[in-house]
Amino acid sequence: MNLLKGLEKAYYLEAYTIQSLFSFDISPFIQVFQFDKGDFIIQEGTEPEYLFYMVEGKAKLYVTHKNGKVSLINFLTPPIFMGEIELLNEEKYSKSIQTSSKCICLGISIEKCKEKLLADAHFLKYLCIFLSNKSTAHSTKYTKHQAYPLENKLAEFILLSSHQSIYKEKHTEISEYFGVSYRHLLHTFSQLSEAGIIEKIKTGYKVIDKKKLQALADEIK
Amino acid sequence: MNLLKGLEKAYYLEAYTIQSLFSFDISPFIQVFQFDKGDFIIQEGTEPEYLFYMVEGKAKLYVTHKNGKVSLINFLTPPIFMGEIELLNEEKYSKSIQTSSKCICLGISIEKCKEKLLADAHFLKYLCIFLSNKSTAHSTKYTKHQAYPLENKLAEFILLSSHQSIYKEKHTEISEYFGVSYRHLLHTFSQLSEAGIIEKIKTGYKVIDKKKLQALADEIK
DNA sequence: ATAATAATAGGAGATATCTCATGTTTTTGA
DNA sequence: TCAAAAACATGAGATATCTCCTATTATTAT
Repeated sequence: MNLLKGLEKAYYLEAYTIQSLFSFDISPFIQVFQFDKGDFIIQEGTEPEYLFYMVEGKAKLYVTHKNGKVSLINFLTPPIFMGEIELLNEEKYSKSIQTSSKCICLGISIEKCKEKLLADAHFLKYLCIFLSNKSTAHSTKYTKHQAYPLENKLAEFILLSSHQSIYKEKHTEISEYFGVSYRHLLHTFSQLSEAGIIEKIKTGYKVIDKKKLQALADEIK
Repeated sequence: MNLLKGLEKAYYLEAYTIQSLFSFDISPFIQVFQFDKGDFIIQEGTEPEYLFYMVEGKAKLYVTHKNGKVSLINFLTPPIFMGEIELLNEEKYSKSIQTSSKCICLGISIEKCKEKLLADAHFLKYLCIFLSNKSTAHSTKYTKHQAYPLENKLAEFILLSSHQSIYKEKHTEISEYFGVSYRHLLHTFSQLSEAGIIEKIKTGYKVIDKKKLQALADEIK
């Protein structure tokens, strides 16, 4: 992790200005962080220091269970707040965020800024909308995931995440995302292959029968 | 559903004043609703008219899937906002809320009040905290539910919901809450019985071996 | 370039959970 | 109070998913 200064800092502050989210001058309170691939932006159990706003990169929100299982709760892509829960409630971080590529984050010092933020209607309104969208997305995901077998959810996911009919996500990540074992994910992929819906290629899978895939996805509400 | 007037209305407004959540006079915008057991406070697909704040009763938040499955997302108990997501985003209701006993709700007219609410830092701060707690609770529930078998989750739930070692929830509801079949819930109850941890009685179950039950619950993060 | 690490792949058997079917008991509404 | 509806109970067989194991590629770091 690097704290950017000088020209680099200025560049990102200008390219991704977030002043419009606040009704007071936020610039004195912002740092620009650069996280390398694999770095932790936030670690479970540590004390929050910054409210982060990711402007570039891609990260993963994780939680680790007692039994050693890891749940990938979500993929995080800009623009997104991170650590806003801990800004609102005096709590340690309960989840981890790890980058999956280089990430640029604006960090607003909680210590210096908390009171101002919690009194700023403009920011609070934005945050409320952000939180409510997050909540909706989350509850949609999980109620779906509870009500349908992996085959349907995977069909939906392949359609969403493939480009030009090519799917190339990492099995290890996706199995954690769906909360199923690696083995079972593989098994479901080969089912789809055997049904002639997708086809294994060097770099991943190719969608052969989009209609059937869509039909599987459409079984989900 | 009844709109209360006169003395009844005055009684609830006084008993459960929510003026402290707002920095403007909210009283002109509040109605008092009484819902009977089984009534829908909110129905999927309908247009939001009120931001509700439940002060008495108990209700259930549901979603219905294409495949006919129903997920009981949560039990709602006072004090709680309902319909706040739809206040923030211009959307129809995406879930249903049905009472499981008589409920008293304060209803704030969205049409008359939306602008004032979304500019009130005091209210927005409260709402942010509410939403963030909801989000945390939700994500905790679902990551747990994905990572542990019913036996553990049920053990935790029995401990939480039993009084004086007596558990008496409805199987039909609880199976929907956990997103498992009725059959499987029953099966898990009899496992716990066979292990001598609980015992079936007329009105429900009695906790026999609290330590073992706690141990099962403790396997969960 | 090479060793270490992470990701892919698939077999085999166990277990958690589901669906369907059927009967009994309790609760509820007219 | 009686019939209908909801809730409880349980068997049997199917299926979704898991764990453990063992190889074979890719990637990454020194």
